[in-house]
Formats: sequence, structure tokens, C-alpha cells
Amino acid sequence: MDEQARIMQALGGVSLAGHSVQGGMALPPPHGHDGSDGDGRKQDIGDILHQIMTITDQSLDEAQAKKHGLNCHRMKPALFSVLCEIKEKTGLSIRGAQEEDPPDPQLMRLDNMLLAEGVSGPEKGGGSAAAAAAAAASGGASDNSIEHSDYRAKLTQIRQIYHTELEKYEQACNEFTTHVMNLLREQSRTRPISPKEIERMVGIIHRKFSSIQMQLKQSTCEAVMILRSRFLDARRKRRNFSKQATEILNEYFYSHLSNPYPSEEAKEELAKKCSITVSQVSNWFGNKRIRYKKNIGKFQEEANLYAAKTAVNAAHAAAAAVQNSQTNSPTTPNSGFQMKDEEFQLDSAENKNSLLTNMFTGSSGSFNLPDSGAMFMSMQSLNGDSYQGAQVGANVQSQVDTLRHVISQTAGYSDGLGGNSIYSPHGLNANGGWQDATTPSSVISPTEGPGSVHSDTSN
DNA sequence: TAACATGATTTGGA
DNA sequence: TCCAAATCATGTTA
Repeated sequence: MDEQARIMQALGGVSLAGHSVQGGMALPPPHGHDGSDGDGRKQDIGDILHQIMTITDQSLDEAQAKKHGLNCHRMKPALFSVLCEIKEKTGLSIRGAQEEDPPDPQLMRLDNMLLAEGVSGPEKGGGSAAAAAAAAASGGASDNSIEHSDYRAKLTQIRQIYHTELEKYEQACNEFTTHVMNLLREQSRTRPISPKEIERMVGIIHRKFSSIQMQLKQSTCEAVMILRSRFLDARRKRRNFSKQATEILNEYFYSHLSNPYPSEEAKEELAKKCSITVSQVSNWFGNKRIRYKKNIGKFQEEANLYAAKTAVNAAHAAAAAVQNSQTNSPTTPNSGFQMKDEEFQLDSAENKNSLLTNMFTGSSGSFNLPDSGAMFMSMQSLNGDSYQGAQVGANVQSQVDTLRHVISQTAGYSDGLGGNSIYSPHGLNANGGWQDATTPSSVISPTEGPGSVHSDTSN
């Protein structure tokens, strides 16, 4: 109590933080000062501060007693506010400068990415853009729905985990902040802690937690990237084209064997017909050209099949054209070209060959194929603008040649090109390249119809 | 399950 | 940018 009395005595008449304090204490000022002059007041404050500082040097009981005495002192709030002010003006001013740092660019990138991937944004349609892009990249038309839903399901899973974890972090952050705030408020009774400082401390805590959140966001981004790369990796999801698509592509290939380089328009048309992308058509032709060239023998039967098929189509078309010209029916110029695959269903190449032989020799009595020139004229007069019609018109000459090879083979005739080739790979030159690969077939071939899609001028 | 078929990718050249 | 060639990776078949 003696100490307390001394402190109270010392505080008497001291002006703190602009407050005029009139000492109400009866005790005389220490060291013989009357408390009226400035030096004396400074001395008083010095004494108080000295006492405060020496608290730590004293025993616990003593210190507790002193602390209690200080707390109970009526001047305590004034002293407290002064200490807070000093603290504010010194140490905290340094921290304050760090507070105004701009938002972390990395965090912004992560946020943007999560938003773009549909993880942090609104749930409806989240990630659909990415999935759609992936679906387009994979090229397939029918199988994508399954892959799409699979992708979305996994993305939803990631999204759920992300939000759960984010909530946990936020909850933990709030709890910790509340705890620290309570603690600081509690301590503010014994040491100078201003509300502003508490606010700052909350900011620091939030920053610490946001760095943890950043790690979470980073992990989520990585997971999305892995998912996306797997989904986009078309190689993993390779699907064979449908039989019909392969037939269409093969038909085009073998009917343009002299120059199997479809133009952009032809590629688009084929892509549309086959329900695949243009790049897939390009891939297919690239692979086909290489593999055909590498092993022509292996593809002979296939070549025969498609050549015969196309030739029969052409023959039917020619017959229809003749009929049309006889009946003078200009209103249906393309009717002869509307051949469907189902119209020619034979079991084997042999059957086709025998049919073709009969057609040419007239042994079946069906009809005699006109010579190629006359046939070309018939085709030209039709001037069909559909892909099929144009294709047939453009390649009648080569198909007739093919048919002659077929007939020759059937009759045991060798065309002198070597080997026992039924279908002559006449498109290949001695260098292993296609004879007219660099020349548009429309230029070198008189059979190319004006409306033909097949131009190959790109080569 | 190995061998083959096939769609996609990579690389280098023109 | 397109193509040839080599290669990869997956699908299909015996």
C-alpha cells in the first residue's frame, strides 16, 4: 500500500495527454517538489515510469500488488491513452506502412483461373465451356456426351472439396480472430492495446489465413489442370471411326487415287458426312497415303473393292444419264447420281469382279458400258453439283481404267505394270510420291466436272 | 495376351 | 501451313 500511495502521490497534479489533472491527494510531492513547476511534473512521470519498469524486477506478489495499485489508480485511463498514443506513433506506424500492400497477383491469377474453370464461380454451367472446348478438341460427336458428363462430375467433385475446405478455413479464421480479439481486449486492461491495434492484428491474422487459402486454391487449380489434360488427351480417348465413315473416306481415297489430296471444301464435306472434324479427315488421309504407299499389296483388295464399287456407281449413273437424255428430262439432272450404298451390296470382290466383267462383256445382257469419252460427255452434260455426283463425274476415266484392269485380271491379262496387281497404283510415281500430287487434278484431268468439289488446288 | 489396326501427335522439310 | 515420315497410344482381333 505504501507503493501505491507513492504512485498516487506522484500522479497528483500531472497533466497527461492534455488533461489537466488536479491532484486530489493529500500527500506531499516527493523529492521536495510542490508539483507546480514543469520540471517537477516531468520528474513525477519519470518516477511512475520507473516504478512500472521495475515491476518486472520485483517478486510476483509485489508486482501483482503494484499492478493492482496501478489498475485502481484514477489516472490510469489517462496514462493508458498516452501510452497507446506513443505506441501508435512509434512501432505501429512501421507496421501500418505494410498494410497497404496491393493484392497478390498470384492470388488474383488463381482466383481468375478458378472462376474460368467454373470452380469458384456460380455452379450452374460451371466448367461447361472448358468441357465443350475439350469435347470439340477430341473431335468425336457421339461419345463426347459420356466424357463430358464424366468431366463435369469430376469437376463438381473438385468444386465441392474446394468449397468445403474453404469454409473450414474461413471458420477457423473467424474462430481464431475472435479468440485473439478477446485475448487482446482482455490484455488491454493491463497493457496499452488500442482498438486500432486490435484491428491491425485481425488484418494480420486474415493475411496469414489467406496464404493458407492460396495454397488450397493452388492445389485446386492443379487438380483441375490434371483433370483437364487427361480429358483433353485425345490419344487416350481414341475411338475408331464408324464403319460408314471409314467407307466414305475410303471411297473418296480410292476414287481419287491419282491425287488423294482432298481440298478444304472436300474435307469439310467429308467431315460432315463422317461426323468427324476436318483435322481428323486430314489425319486420316495423311495416314492412309503413307500406309497405302508403304504397303500397296496389302491394300489391293481394298482398292479393288472400292474401285469396283465406285465404278458400278458410275456405270449406274451413266445408265441413268442415258435414260434421262433419251426421255429428255432436264428437270432431274442429278437423278442418276443419287446412288446409295445399299444399292450395291455384294458379298465379295469376286462377285463384284464377275458382275463388272459381265457388264463390260455384255454377257449378262444388262447393258453395255459406253466408252470413257462418251461416258465423260454424259457426265459432263449432267454437271451435278453434289459431292457424290461431282466425284463420280471427275473420276469416270480412272474408274473405267480400273474396270479394264479388273477385266484384264479376270481374263488373265497382264497390263505390264508388274506383279499381279488387280488395281494398278497408277497414282504413285517412281519417287514414291503421287504423280500429280502437286498438280490439281482439275487441271490435268479432263474429266473433272465444273461443279466438282474436288479441286486439290491447295496442293 | 500378343499382334495387328488405326487415330493422333511430333518432327523436319518445303 | 501443309505434307511425309516416324512414332505413340489405344482399340480390335485371333
